[in-house]
Amino acid sequence: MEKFDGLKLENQLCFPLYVASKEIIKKYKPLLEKYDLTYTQYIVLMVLWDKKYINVKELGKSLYLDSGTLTPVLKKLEQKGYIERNRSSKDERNLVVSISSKGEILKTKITDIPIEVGKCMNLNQEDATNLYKILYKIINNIEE
Amino acid sequence: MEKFDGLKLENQLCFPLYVASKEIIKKYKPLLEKYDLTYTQYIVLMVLWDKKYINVKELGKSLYLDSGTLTPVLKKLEQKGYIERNRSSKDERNLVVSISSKGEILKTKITDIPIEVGKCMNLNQEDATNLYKILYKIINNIEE
DNA sequence: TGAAATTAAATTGTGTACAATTCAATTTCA
DNA sequence: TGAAATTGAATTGTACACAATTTAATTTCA
Repeated sequence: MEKFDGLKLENQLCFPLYVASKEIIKKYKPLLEKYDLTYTQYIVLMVLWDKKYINVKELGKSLYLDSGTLTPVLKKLEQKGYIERNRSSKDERNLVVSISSKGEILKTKITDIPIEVGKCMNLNQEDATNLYKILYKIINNIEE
Repeated sequence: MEKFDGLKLENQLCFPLYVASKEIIKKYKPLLEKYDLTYTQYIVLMVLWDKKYINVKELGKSLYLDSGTLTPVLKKLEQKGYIERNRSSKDERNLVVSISSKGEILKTKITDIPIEVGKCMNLNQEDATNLYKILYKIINNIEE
């Protein structure tokens, strides 16, 4: 290993990670556009389809996003009628985000998207399982 | 597999990919700040440390970025004196980007960065190799 | 109890990322 | 040859992503 080999693009792990992430999200775009959604809006809805309601802080922990990113995204989703935003009466600092009935209906229409995206990744089961495990190892290691 | 399982965050591959990519790039930040660089600027320099010069089109192919992203990044790197931007005399449409002597010197100072980032990913050799292979499979599959 | 500290979300500022469009240079081919 | 098509960068507009700051609500504790 030469002194400068670590500075070569082809010896990086972060770079293909960054590219794969971007390119897959790009594949989501035309699929999500049909429902007038962006990828960020879509993952917010995923949390709400599961949890029904959650405050911004916890949502941020789930998605690894901060309020600077989430605030405008949540306002958009509210405008579109997919979610509601309400201050908690117990603690006015907390904004509780919840899925609307329109948001629930969207869930039933959108089930083809994960299938289509899976197709274009085109991984065998072993690679998919392996990738999943390694990615969560990285995510957990990085949090210390 | 239930009808809606594909819409759960924990069943996604794209989501941990997106998170891992972002979190690792976040780890680069304080390391790169010492050299007044962003991650995008850093990967541009990686290409130029290897190739010495390249036009914007080819650079975009290497990095999976378009001119809309690269133009301002390249102008910044030029301002900082790490690269030069010159129109090709053979074909004035082509902008040739090349590494400056200041950029070459930077390379010799920055060799600790890939080592530090590798540490915080904290993967064993097998996982690292596996991840690398699977990511490039995805990237190649997605291009069709 | 009430001032100080903490907390949650929103705001501000910078830097990507990319689709779509524009603009200028070059190539094609009728 | 010269108008039409193509090409490479730059520009424009939208949407994150995040650090740092601000604001308002709540908690702590002297």
